Amino acid sequence: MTKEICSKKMALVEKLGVHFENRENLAPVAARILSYIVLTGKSGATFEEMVSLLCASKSTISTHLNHLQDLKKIEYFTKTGDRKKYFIINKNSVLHHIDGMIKEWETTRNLHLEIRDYKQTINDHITDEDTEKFELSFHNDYLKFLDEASSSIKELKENLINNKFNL
Amino acid sequence: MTKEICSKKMALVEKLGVHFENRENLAPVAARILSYIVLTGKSGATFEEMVSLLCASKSTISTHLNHLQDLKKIEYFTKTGDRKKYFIINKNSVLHHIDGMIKEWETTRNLHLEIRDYKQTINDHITDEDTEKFELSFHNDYLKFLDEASSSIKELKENLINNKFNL
DNA sequence: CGCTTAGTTCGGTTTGTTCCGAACTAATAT
DNA sequence: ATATTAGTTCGGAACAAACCGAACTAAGCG
Repeated sequence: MTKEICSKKMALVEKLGVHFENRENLAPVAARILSYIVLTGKSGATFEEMVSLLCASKSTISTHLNHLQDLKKIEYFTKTGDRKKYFIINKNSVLHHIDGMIKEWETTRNLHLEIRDYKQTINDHITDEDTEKFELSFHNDYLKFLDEASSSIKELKENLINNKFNL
Repeated sequence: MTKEICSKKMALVEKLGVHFENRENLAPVAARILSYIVLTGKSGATFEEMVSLLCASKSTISTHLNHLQDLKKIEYFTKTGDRKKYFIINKNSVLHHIDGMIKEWETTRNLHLEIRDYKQTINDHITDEDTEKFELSFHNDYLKFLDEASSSIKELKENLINNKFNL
């Protein structure tokens, strides 16, 4: 790999790392490891390679690699006559991620329903004319949005599954 | 407010609190304050009320109330001849939240474009027949999803703006 | 003026996170 | 048997986040 491409890669590792740090709630080094593995692709990333390129200790890399495996975000393959592990992203990690989003929106949806019900109950209890009631239309709009976003992502999931089996 | 409704309210404060803690990246007490204010509505929540109901110190409540105001998530109104502040959610907080999501998806979109470009460059550099290339279709599917989700949320935003001015 | 109400500010404790180094294991290579 | 490679495990240092209490301010009341 040429020098320019390599530095481009490490710049992207940092950028994507920050993204993963926030989005996937990973420690800084864990996020960089995941980014590095993503950007290395099918040839696989090795332990020592990451120790030296990411400038982290062996213990840190080891701990985070195990953690990322527990989270099913990465996995590894091996080569005969070679003790190294070659880390790649888990083939299902994208689907896991999407299932996570679907589940998250489902929880949000339930929360909105529960809050709307609560507010409705309060509104019904108000006899006083002057007391302002809760506005409920926001929840209805938000629920509509959640349904639309959910169906978009379910379509994405279908596309991915189809592409997968067409390979 | 009856005893049952009040305990129902506090149960929802905790539940919504956990949600805000993760989603809005707020400290536990800050998340509970925000939940409490949301579920109290237009009559407004006061400082002392939250100190006693949320079982937190005055300093904690004070700091987090100021923080939530800085974040434009809450604001307060006052009453003549009354030194208390009555905290309510910021009228624009929902729109802010939606703008935040739109922006977030925009950044994600740009990241996907950048990564796809990087992978394409690498693929183009590969002369060796055996080396496996990067799969790019995933990024295209994901970009399509992001566009659809974005347009759903922009529609939600329009609905909210229209409802707002129809009041 | 002194007292109360409403809230702020500061310093410190507790708790949690992130990472490291040193010592270890387990497998292969000489 | 000894060395090297590839990684793991453990204890702890360094830093950051979350909360609290005590002392403070600032404004109105008697």
